[in-house]
Amino acid sequence: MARPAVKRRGMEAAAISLFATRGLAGTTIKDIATQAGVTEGALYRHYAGKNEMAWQLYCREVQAFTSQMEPILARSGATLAERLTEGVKFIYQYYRKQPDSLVFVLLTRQSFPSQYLTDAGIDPDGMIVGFLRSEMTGGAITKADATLLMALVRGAVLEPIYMHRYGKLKTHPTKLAGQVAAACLRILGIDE
Amino acid sequence: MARPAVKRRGMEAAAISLFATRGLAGTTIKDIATQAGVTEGALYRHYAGKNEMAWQLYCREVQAFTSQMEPILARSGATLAERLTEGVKFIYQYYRKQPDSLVFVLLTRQSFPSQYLTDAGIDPDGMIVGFLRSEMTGGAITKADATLLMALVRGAVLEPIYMHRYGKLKTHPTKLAGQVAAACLRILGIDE
Amino acid sequence: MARPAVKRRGMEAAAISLFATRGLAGTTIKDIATQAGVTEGALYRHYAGKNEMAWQLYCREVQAFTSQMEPILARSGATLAERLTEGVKFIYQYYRKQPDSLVFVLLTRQSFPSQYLTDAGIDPDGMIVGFLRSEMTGGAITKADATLLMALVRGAVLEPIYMHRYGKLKTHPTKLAGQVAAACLRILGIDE
Amino acid sequence: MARPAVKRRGMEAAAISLFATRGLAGTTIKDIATQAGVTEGALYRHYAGKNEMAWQLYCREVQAFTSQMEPILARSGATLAERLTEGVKFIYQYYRKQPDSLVFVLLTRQSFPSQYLTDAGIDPDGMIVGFLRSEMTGGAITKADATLLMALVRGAVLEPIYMHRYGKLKTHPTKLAGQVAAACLRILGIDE
DNA sequence: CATGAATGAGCCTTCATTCAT
DNA sequence: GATGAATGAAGGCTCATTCAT
Repeated sequence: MARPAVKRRGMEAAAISLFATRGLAGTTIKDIATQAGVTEGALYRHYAGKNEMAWQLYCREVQAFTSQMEPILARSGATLAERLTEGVKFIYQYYRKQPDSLVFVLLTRQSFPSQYLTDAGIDPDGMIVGFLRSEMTGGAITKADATLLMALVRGAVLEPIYMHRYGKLKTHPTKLAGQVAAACLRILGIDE
Repeated sequence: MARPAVKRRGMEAAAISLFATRGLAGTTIKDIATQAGVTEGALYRHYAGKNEMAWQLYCREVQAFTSQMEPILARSGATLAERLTEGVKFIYQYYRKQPDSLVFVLLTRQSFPSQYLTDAGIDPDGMIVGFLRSEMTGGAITKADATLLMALVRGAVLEPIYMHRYGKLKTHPTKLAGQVAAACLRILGIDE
Repeated sequence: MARPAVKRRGMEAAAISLFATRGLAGTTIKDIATQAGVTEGALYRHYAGKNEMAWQLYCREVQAFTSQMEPILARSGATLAERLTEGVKFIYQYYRKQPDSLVFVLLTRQSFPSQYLTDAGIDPDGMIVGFLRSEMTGGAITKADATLLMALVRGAVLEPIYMHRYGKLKTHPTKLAGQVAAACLRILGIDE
Repeated sequence: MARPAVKRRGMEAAAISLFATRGLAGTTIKDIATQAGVTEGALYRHYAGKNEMAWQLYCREVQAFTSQMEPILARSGATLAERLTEGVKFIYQYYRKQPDSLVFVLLTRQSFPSQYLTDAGIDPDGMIVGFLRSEMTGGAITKADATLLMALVRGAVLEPIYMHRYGKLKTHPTKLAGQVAAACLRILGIDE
């Protein structure tokens, strides 16, 4: 089992890249096959269809991201400020290493019926909300609408990625992680 | 020329609504025509094609929004905190009155080559950056990377709209404007 | 009734020009209207439709041409050679003055069911055949298949027009009428 | 790869037949597909589109014809009269065996920008002109405008084909080749 | 007479998908 | 596993024609 499914990997990478750039509806099977250097029919050896493929890739990528993010936010023996800062750093490094993957996940959220996601137990936002609630219970954050706080933090952290992706922000987010983390702490009302 | 363009308006409203919901690539001419109660060919009397229509509507909607937003941020005789708070309120009321229009503008930014927008002189983000820079010069905000600050504020303000649109945030943003504005002030390092 | 139907004339001229250049099927109502500077609906004030218009114009133009050609070939007191030479000259001058009209007539012959033409009594080829037959009876031309002779002469006379129209023949046919007429006489076996 | 392209051939034959009968603009993709017994999309596996298909078929058919015609006109050890007679016979037999192909080539010349043809190096008329010029140099034909002579001969030879195709000439051209060849010799001023 | 918006059918093309090889 | 021809259903767009103004 030296290098099996090498073409499959190519197709998946091509799909993620194109989905991240053109969106799900804007990407065709032919686009994916061409970029991967295979023919159109090859895709159906591995997936039942385009939407099925996108959905599976979406689940996989979200979980890969979430499963790495979760322990960072929950690390024991670290202050909230430290964990939050590391979380932001992690996201931006993830974006540096796998920009298409991260943007794919961000852009694709409105492409599937919301029922899909809850059924699949995929909910990175919920993870953040849970994290914030537990910190409120612990007294580190003043009690407030956790979903709103999540939205504020999420927006502040991810928007620089869009701005960089689309050329408005010249500095790479990895270099701005400290400032962004500080802003998040202020959003949450934490004195550093 | 009694009541011209009544069907045209219907087509435009239908298009904006569908573009906001399904995206540009996910919306068909037939969708638009059906929802507007006309036939497909009618669209071509007013627009050269689907993409052309989307682009023109995008320009129009962005400008309608921006031209109302600008004086709010520039109002003389008001503190920065006041103006920013009013700006957030304006955005959320805009979203209440014309949710499709606002979401259309937000979602559509990545659908056109970025060259298009700069060529057309359409740049609401640039407006925000300019606003922040002038406040830095005036000393109201500590000097920093204005583009980054814009991204942070933009993300924090708009993400609640997505969250509400997609059902995660139950409270309507109009009721949260005060909290969001306060968070923005903290992001910018302003003591209220 | 000073200058009525000025727009009608413009539409007819535009139609003939476009039919001659792009063919009947390759020309649209919008093409005609645009080139004539009117709107599409205006055409239906004068004609029942595109094909109807083409057919009427075709009949009109063929008859205008044929009615002028006939007396030239039948002129009494002139030798066959003289009449044939004048006929060729006439055709080429016609092409100089109204190139679109002539080419329209030439190209359009296969666009209508052949039944149409015989029903309408339009048959310039038949005129030539009749002319040749009467000359055979008169002894000026050796008896032969008159239709074949007509085809040979017709081809030899008209092909230079195509060649000039499409750029292969640089000299204008009017300057070549003498040579072409001489060739026609040789085709018919007449010693000048 | 047992019997590939069998459907492709069918599509090409159908296209040539229809183009020859209704012209390029008058033939639809559906016409071609229906006559070939395939669906419309099948065409796009082999050609980029209708016009592209027509252009490629046109080039192919012209070349197939020209490459067979050329050696006939250049055969050594044969008089000019012999070679010309054989050329006419060849054309008419070609028309008998592949009437659609020949008519397609004749009718389609005005459907493409003339630039196309010269760029593609396709020029059967040029071949005739070259042939005539070399015979002039050799003294077999009196010096004259070679392009004009080509037009005269071309018209005389091909017009009978149109006349037969459209029903005016009842005798099949193959039976008239001798008379037509004789007429061509007279056009060129050659005593048999 | 003329306009211009609108129609409905049809055209060229693309798409996701299937299947024999 | 992979190919590439083929399909059938849309998709975007155009066309000849109609009609209220």
